[in-house]
Amino acid sequence: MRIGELSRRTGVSERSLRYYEQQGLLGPRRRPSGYREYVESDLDVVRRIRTLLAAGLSTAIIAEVLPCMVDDGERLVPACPELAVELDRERDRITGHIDELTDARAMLTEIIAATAASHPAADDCEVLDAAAGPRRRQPVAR
DNA sequence: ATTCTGACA
DNA sequence: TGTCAGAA
Repeated sequence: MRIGELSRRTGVSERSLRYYEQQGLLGPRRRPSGYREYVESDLDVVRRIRTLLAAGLSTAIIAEVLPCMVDDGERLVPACPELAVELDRERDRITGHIDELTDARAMLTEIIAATAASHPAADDCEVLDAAAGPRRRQPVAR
């Protein structure tokens, strides 16, 4: 199948599909026309990629881990032993990231408190409004 | 009609 | 990641 069909069947944009290939996550063969030719099994590969991406793994890590993962239809199951340590390391990396963000938030909270203290009537402060920005919250990619 | 690559008011 | 251009 060509990229258009894979895109429709997986719900993943053609743009992302080409990007995954650049990252070494997919290796479709080419038709003489230069068009990418995917196989049925690529459908599962793409699903695995999406799952791993949603788990917060980088494409580099996914490239290493992908061939060691098999989809039993419901969940991803590790097929290699060294995979466990690799994933555990990623988990710690993500935990570290969370800690950094938690610290950053705490510092901002203090600064905001100090600002409010010195500016009792700042409810019409354009700078603060801009800083607050459009508080939008996006759902986790799936 | 589809896909490809490269680039970004 | 979207999206548009210019070519095949």
